[in-house]
Amino acid sequence: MTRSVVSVTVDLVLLTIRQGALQALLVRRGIPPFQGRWALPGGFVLPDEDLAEAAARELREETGVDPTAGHFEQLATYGAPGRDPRGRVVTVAYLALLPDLPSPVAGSDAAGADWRPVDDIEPGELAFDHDRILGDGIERARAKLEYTPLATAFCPAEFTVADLRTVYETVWRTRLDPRNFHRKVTGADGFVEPTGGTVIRDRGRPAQLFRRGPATLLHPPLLRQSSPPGS
Amino acid sequence: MTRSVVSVTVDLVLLTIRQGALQALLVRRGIPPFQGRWALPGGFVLPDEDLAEAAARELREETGVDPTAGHFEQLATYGAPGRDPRGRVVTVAYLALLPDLPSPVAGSDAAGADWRPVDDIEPGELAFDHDRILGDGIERARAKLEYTPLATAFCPAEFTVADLRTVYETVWRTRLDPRNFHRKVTGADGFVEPTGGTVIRDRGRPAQLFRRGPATLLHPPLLRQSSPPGS
DNA sequence: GTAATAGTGTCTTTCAGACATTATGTC
DNA sequence: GACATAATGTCTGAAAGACACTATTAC
Repeated sequence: MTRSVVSVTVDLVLLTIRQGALQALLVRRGIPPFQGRWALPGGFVLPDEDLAEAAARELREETGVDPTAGHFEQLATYGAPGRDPRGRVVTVAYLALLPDLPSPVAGSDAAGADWRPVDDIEPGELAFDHDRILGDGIERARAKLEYTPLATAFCPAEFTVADLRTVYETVWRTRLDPRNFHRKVTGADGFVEPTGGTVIRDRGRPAQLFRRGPATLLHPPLLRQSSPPGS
Repeated sequence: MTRSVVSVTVDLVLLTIRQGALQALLVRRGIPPFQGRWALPGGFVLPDEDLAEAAARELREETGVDPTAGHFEQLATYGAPGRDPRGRVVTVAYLALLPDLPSPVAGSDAAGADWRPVDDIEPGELAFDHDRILGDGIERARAKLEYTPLATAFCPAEFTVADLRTVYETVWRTRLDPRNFHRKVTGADGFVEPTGGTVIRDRGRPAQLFRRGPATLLHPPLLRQSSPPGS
């Protein structure tokens, strides 16, 4: 039996919502190959490290953030023979959905790191096959908002219904009816729980604050392609 | 930077419906480690092979079946440091949903290979962490039947609505109302297309034959946990 | 007061689930 | 004829989308 000896890396698709846009964390590569190009953060898996451990370590190194702050899951694995000029490198990609962090990009060991709106990332701009990995991560996130309560991972510990609606509208690039959205979110079992507090964002009536509920699946789901209001 | 040099394998969760039960293909290991134990089919990725290619090759070797016959997708990757006593082995698992094959388990290079009802596989019976991989594959299959038309992957090229219903009932371990199921399946856009032919299974009115439609997502989805009748 | 946002209630349509009824075959 | 399965139709209740209306703040 012919064994193939390869290197294994983890790459991170880190998504957050900043300034009203879905953004991904990219790093500028300090060393060849693809030196100077933007890429997903990531690195080699250490000899005695589990894959998720390696991804969590990279997340801490790149953002200074605890992986438990948002949501974290394995995305997919990419191992085409020619994807890395250094040789056979198989990468296990992880997807994280994070709240807008107070101190992002701290302690990064890359030449530069920045949040970039995903719509501004040009096709072919990223190193390796990171274009495709990022695209797969975005699509996974979009799909998961429909039937899981993961939109709350983009929010801080306490948030309003309007905050949560903004998450959906930003990720899906749609408008949702605020009144029907409120009814669905507060009606779905275990989606959100009131904290009792309220907050005033700009003008208007104070909004109730909520925290994440215990549900892991949404019943019924919030569907993406429902007819948008006014169209 | 410390690189970890590891071996990479692919493992296959092959699911089909035989004799009214959801079954998985297992092989009996002919060599250590875990010699004589049941395991998922799989093997090492060749030096110039993409991951999906390696999985498709193993599928052909183990079952003699073309991967295009059913459905084929990457499942997940498992790389805990101690999962293989031979050293660091990361495995990329693939999931295939296959119709009941006329010549299963042909050309297998394992000591033995057999379809086994998934409910008869004891916890801890399988080698490595294949218990968990199989469980993840089954759960993925169950979930995907809800919002994709992949149940047709378990059927031959032409099938009846009752055949398709049996797939759902077997995978989900439920009963579905034949009349409502018929209405939903024939009403969902692109799920199935009539071939014009009919067939008589046992007694009763001849059933129309259908083939798979072009849809890749089901709108609306067929939900598993819908309120059970009379409760 | 006006403007703005939060939240509730109501109406209509659509669709899921329950189940009667008809259609077409074997025996 | 009886019996079995396939397919269609009808009824009811739940939920989605549209949108009127009330509540509570800033100005």
